[in-house]
Parts: sequence; C-alpha cells; structure tokens
Amino acid sequence: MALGHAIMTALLDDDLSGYELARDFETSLGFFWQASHQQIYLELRKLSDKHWLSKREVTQRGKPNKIVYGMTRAGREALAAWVFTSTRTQVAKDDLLVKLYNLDSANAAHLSGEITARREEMMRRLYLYEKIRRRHYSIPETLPTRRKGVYLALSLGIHQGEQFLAWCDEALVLLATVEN
Amino acid sequence: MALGHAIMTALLDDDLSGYELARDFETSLGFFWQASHQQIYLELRKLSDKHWLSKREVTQRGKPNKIVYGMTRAGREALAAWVFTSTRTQVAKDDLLVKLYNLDSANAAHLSGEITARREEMMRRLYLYEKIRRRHYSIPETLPTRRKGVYLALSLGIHQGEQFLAWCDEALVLLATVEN
DNA sequence: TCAAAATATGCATACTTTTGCATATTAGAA
DNA sequence: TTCTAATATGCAAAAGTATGCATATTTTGA
Repeated sequence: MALGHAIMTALLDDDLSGYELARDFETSLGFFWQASHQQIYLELRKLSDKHWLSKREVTQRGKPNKIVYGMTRAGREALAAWVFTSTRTQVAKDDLLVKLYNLDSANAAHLSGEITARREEMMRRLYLYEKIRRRHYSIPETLPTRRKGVYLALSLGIHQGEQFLAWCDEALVLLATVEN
Repeated sequence: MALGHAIMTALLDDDLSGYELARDFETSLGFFWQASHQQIYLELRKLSDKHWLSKREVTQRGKPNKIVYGMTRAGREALAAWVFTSTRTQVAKDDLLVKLYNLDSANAAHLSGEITARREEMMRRLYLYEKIRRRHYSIPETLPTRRKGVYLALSLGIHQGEQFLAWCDEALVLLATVEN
C-alpha cells in the first residue's frame, strides 16, 4: 500500500486537496511514485476511513469547493512505522528494454525515435530537478534532517537521469549502425 | 500486456517451459521485467489460447514432464507489431525513495541499513552483468543485430547500477551526519 | 528408507493500476 | 451567450500483479 504512504508523505507538512496532491505529484514525489487523480481520490478516502487522514471541506471563491486532507496523529504514527518495514528491491519494468531485445533492421529506426523522445523528456525533467536543487538544496550538509532525505532522492534522480542521457547517446550511435 | 511480450521475447530463439522461463527471467530479461512463476504460467496459457504460442508436452527421464512453449507465426507477427507501438515513459516506483522523504533522526540508521543492503544486492547484480558482458558482448559493433539490442539493455543496467553504487555512498555519508 | 532438494505446474484470492466515463463550478475569451 | 479551460471530485470495469496455498515426480544424500 505504498501509494497511501506516498500521499501521506506529501501531506507531512501541508494539508492538501486531492486535486492539489495530484498536481504536486507531477513535480515532486511523483518523480518517484506517479499516480492518476482517480487513484489519489480513492486512496484519500480509504486513508480517511482509517482515520489516518482528517478531511474538511473548504469553501472557495472563484473555484469549486475542495476537500482538504491533513495527517492525523494515527496517520503520522502509521507512516513512521512503515518507514521501518523492510523494502524489497523493485525492478523498474520498462517496455523499451524489452523492445530492444527485439531489435532488427525493420524496427531500428522506430526504436531510435523512441529513445530520442525519451532523451528529450529526460532533459526536460533534469532541467526541473536542477532548478529545484539550485533553489532549495544547494548545500545538503546544512539542511534540516527531513530535507536531507528529499535531497538524496533528488540527487538519485539527477544522477540516474544524466546517466540515462549518456546511455541514449550510446544507444543512438549503435542503432545507427543497424539502420544502414 | 507487456509480460506477455517479455515472455514471447524470451521465446524468440528457444522453446522453453514455464519453469525454464521463470529461471531464465532471473538472469536475463528479468533484470528488466520480473515476474513470479505463477504469473508466467498463467500468461503462457493465455498466450497459447490466443495461438501466439504453441505448446507440447515433453516426457523427461529423471524429472517430471514439462510443457514446452514456442512462438507461432502469429505470435512473431504480434510481437513485431508491438515493438512499433509507442511506449509511455515508466517511472520506477520505489518505496525507498518515499521513505527517504520521511527521514528523521529516529529512522536514519534503519534507512542506512536498507541502502547498504541495496548496495550489496546491486554489487552482486553488477558482477553478473559484467560476467555476461565479458562473455557475450565484448565488441558490440560486431554483434548480430538483435544481440546489439540486448547489449544496449545490459549496458543501461550496468551504467545505472554503477551510478546507483555511487549514490549509495553519497547517501550513506549524508545519513551518517543525521544519525549523530 | 526417509527426507530434502530440484523440477514442474497450477488455482484462488487479494491488491494495485489503468482506462473510460461522468459530473459540477467558475472565469474568461470569443 | 456560448464555448473553452481550469478547478474539483468521483464511479465502475478491466487489466495487471502479487501472494499464499497446493500438488506431483524424481534424484541424491543421510
């Protein structure tokens, strides 16, 4: 039930509505755990049924009302306990790699295209990562404790992303030898 | 339905039983797409119901009989067509990163332990990767086409793995400043 | 001879994720 | 005024994945 834990993690410091959570997920925790708004709304209700989240409706002007969720004491305790559970390694399942196992002269150009698209997407993401790091995490040693953890997650994202760019370049060169 | 495609990919060159597939998955395609034997057996039946795989029972001496699956013409066509479909980027969902967002002085030691365990696991995996690369993929440019694709997948695994080791070291240093 | 290990396959259930659909409010532009 | 976009929430069905349980054959070693 890690989506629930990801949601609670996002609610550690701020109370948020489902809509806000879904949007924030796209530029923060969602780097490491993506979820659709349907999943998020459903999970929020489950969590509040368990009394791990409190809910309150907020009347807004200029916008539809929203339901804002916040962590309860029980939620914080459950989340803190979950951190101590042991995690089995999770393999990234990636279609692209399975497709590469099927490389032939007919699909080489298509796969090059897919890799090029991924490369561009990763560059955009890296740009975002770097922006966040420069703004909020320039000197990790001096950060408050929890922010150090966030910094480390971001750091992994950046390193893996840069690595991925390098791999794309290697792949595109090798694929070019197939296309001809 | 990418598990099906991963299974068919594994059957491109060899006919295999569910048991053999499950074992091979642990040291090859399973690096990029892991599945339990239960999933594999179920998927094999689905694929053969679709006539994308053929099945035959093989009588063995010294072992229980096995059911060996092989790609049909229709299966090869379906797989080849699938390679041309476009893949959306898949985010690696990883509990450990969500847990890092919850870093505090109480759980820092536990998280260090988890990272150390992951580091060791990755080292074992890298050892395997390297062994395979040295044996089968030393000069990528001269490989037959499909093997070039497999090489690239392996190459990504190796680079990302080495990157991960470096990140683990960085993380352990920073976490040590929290524990004290 | 008995137990353990490797080989071999499978069902049932639960959980998670994806996808398609559905609805409502308000602002601002055409 | 009507349409579009952003905000906001949700249901239902299907597909995919994970987990626990169950069973059978044969070799090998104790």
